Amino acid sequence: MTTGFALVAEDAGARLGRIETAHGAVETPAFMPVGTAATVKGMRAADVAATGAQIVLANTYHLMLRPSAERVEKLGGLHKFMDWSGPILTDSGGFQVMSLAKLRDITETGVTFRSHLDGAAYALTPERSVEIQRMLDADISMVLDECTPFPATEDEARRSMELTLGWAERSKRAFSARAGYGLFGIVQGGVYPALRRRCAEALVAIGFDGYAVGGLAVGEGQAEMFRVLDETVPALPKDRPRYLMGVGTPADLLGAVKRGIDLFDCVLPTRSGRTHQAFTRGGTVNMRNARHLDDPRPLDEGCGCTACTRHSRAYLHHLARAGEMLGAMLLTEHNLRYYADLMAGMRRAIADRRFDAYAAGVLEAEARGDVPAL
RNA sequence: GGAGGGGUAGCCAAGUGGUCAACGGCAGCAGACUGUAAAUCUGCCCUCUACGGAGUUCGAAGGUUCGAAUCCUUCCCCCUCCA
Repeated sequence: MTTGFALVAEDAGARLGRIETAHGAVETPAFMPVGTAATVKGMRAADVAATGAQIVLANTYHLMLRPSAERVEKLGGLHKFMDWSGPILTDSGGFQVMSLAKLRDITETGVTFRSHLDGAAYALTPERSVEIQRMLDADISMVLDECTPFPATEDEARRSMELTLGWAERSKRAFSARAGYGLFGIVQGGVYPALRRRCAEALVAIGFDGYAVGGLAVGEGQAEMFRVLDETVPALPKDRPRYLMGVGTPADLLGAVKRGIDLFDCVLPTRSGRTHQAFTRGGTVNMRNARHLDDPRPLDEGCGCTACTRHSRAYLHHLARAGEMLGAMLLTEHNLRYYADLMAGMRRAIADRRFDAYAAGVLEAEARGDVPAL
């Protein structure tokens, strides 16, 4: 029943684990590419898998509007629809409660959105969100929450957290347990330790298949985010996966894994790829910059992606400059490959009990910079 | 040779007496991007700048005016039509 989780090893706070789902296993720590609208933008599903990604994220709100959960269900579910045979986690629409604040109204019952596509009104309740995620056939569903904006006063964060907590309880009641399918709760509470702990404890009392930490990387800064994790993670059960939502940069991932996080998602590698920022072993590189004009070297010597094995920086720069879609595609693939390699490196390091050294090495290489003179 | 139209910043292009260092767009130079309303957004983009400003510009040279990219004169160049 539900999704399984096995904790395989621990090192310096970091955890090596394995999540079992109806559509296969996920070795953790893992990064989930974001495929909001049933596509990781610019990538064919098979190519996403080839980067090393084990699981992707899709979005309740966006798929509810288009093409609709009912239609996806009728067509055989999201896996078949988007040709992704591995596990899928769906976000509940909670992030859109924040990001589309101008287009929605929150009540105790749920959220009413005015579609950003055509203005039509849609109601999203905790029950409806769970139902949609079931119709999509998500392996891991998320409870509907309110992603608390930053900054928020302690009172605002408390109100927001209590709302999320009430919704979590209703989501849990609405969720029907099936083998290989799980429901994760989401810890809110802003940057306030007491709220975070109270939220975590209350969620654990309800009982979920995994626990997410939400409402971070929304402007508070990395130091503050790590501090919140230090306060929150100890309140979560060790025998369940922990998911830090919407995070982050390579340094964020290293720091969060050290603090006991197992699962991540973030639009950064895909969005940055489309806007021509590459993540490399030598730090971030803006491929639009004129300095790449005549550079015959690969983007990242150590990378096995198509961009790095078959093309020069000069070519990638040219594609970026020309606005060619291939440029965005190649850099998206590269970034996902980099993220997957980074997570695989962390998993090996934990298994070998050298996580701290591995993390330090990655950060040092990044700090050394990537632009040797031509 | 005759008649008409036109020359504005790297390119295209507004502006036709002051609110013009001169709208826009493109190109260029950077920056941002963290559960995707994002193949997007922001800044700079004549020169110098201690960013408060200062100095030179609108084919060229004169002139009118308190004041000119805008009006007048001459010249140079481009385009169209007629011969």
